Amino acid sequence: MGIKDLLRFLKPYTEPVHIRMYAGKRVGIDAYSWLHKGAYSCSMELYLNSEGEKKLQYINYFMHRINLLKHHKITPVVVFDGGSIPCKAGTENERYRKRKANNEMALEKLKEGNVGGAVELFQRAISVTPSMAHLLIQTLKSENVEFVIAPYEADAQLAYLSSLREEHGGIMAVISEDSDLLAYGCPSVIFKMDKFGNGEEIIIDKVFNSTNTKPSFQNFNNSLFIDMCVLAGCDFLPSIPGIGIAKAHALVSKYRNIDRVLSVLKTTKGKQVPDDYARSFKEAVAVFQHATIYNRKRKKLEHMRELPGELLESFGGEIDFLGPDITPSMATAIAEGHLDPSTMEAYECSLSHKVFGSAPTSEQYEVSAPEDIVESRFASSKQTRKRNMQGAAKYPAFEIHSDKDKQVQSCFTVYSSQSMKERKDSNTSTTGVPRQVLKERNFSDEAATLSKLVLTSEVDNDEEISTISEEFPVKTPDNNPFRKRKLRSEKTETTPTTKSYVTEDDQFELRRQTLDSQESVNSKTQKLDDNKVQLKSTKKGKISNCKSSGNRKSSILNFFARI
DNA sequence: ACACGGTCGAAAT
DNA sequence: TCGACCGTGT
Repeated sequence: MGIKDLLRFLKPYTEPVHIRMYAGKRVGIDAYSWLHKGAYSCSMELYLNSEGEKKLQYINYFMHRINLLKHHKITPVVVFDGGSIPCKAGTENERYRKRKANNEMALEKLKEGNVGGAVELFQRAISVTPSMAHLLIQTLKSENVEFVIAPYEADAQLAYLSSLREEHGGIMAVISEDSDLLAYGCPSVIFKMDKFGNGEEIIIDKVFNSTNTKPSFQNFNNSLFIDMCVLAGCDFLPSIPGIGIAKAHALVSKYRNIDRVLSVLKTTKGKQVPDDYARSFKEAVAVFQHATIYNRKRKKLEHMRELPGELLESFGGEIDFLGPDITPSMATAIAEGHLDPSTMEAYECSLSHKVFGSAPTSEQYEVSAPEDIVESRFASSKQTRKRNMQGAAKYPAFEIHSDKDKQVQSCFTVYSSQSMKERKDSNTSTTGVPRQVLKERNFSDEAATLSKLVLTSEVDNDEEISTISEEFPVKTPDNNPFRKRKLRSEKTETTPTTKSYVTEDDQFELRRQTLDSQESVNSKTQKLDDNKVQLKSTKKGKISNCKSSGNRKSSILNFFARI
């Protein structure tokens, strides 16, 4: 994971820190690393999906650390991984195969009665599932902890947040185990934080500015640093045989230009260099520089840095390797935890916690036979559904649900035990419909429409909507980018292909000018035109989103007030 | 000096 | 599973 040997190489630059250094500041957390560690204490219970408290041990682990940060007056901002981007798909499938093998072995040990051996194997097979993340999200909501689900890589989202001013929702440091964060340009990362809050910090400016530390980066900048990282081997591209972090550093220091480095490698390594290495290399670099992230203020996807026109051209306008595009309202639904980013399906169980301000209409509680449930669950309005069936994902989601938005009370329902109680009360008091049915029907209109959108576009996949319990633990993790790619290709008819999300307004948001933006003027003007289209189309969504913000719980409200 | 393959112990309670 | 560490080969 991450950049091969980068942390070892940067050892001279790591400094022990305690998180109290960041008292009063906002600090980002890579949710995956803590989820993964937390899962060790309950790996078997998670896999067997056994009843009882122990299965939820990983939540306790996570919240302990959150409370540690809070105790030190730090505002934690938890960032989750979203969908996987195409370049990474290969690695993930491999990992899944190995996990599966370990799980099967573990089950055999268990049958033999060897519990200890089984646990050991279950631990090797640990995987962080969407449902685990989702349960954690609900806990974070109830504890008023800020969080966001990245459209793709959490690392990229964290780097983006690191580039914002604190008053605009930015963060001052990131807690993670992943060296990729440095390649993404995070100015300061805390690695290996223990339960007392001790960790090892790398501050990228210190790396670039230090005059007497051994591997010298004095003439480096962010771009050269990324080149070095990709040369050394990253998750998106393995290194050329014989090239490790040290050689990568030497080559980049010497030539200070990646094209020269690549041509030198071609002549010295010859056949060892794959034919498409240069292209793959540039794609990998582009992921680190221009990754797709979610802009909370604008409620849509953007690129971390604007894509210069020439770069876009060099890829032939094809930038799906940064992750397929997603409509603003879907991106928002993902970021806020309403939509599973890998399956693009609504989280039905949790959404059923939705508290309606007014009594639900009879239509919403229409009783349905079980076999009917998939259809009816996602169809509150037959007319809308019909349109979806015809147009599939062709329509941007906001168009479809905009008229419904006024009814949606809040996207940020709090899932504490208290609200659970409220829900039960309201269910039984406002209607006489059995709770079982209510649980199925009582969910967010918005998310329902969104999932309907997805559902109808996937009808040809002939795939059943699976409930969370079915999906866990047997279901293959569907990180397959093709689903989403499909969505996108249908959608592109309404959106321009040469799209850049970042407008001029963004520039004041950037805390650091390390993001050397050297876009040509003409590419910029062209993009502004594209942005007009974008802005025009987002307006509706924005207005409706504002309307729904009335009932948001204070922390989230404060967050938005700050921006 | 470096890359790279192998082994070992730690992740949690 | 993943990093840290070590021996070997280039």
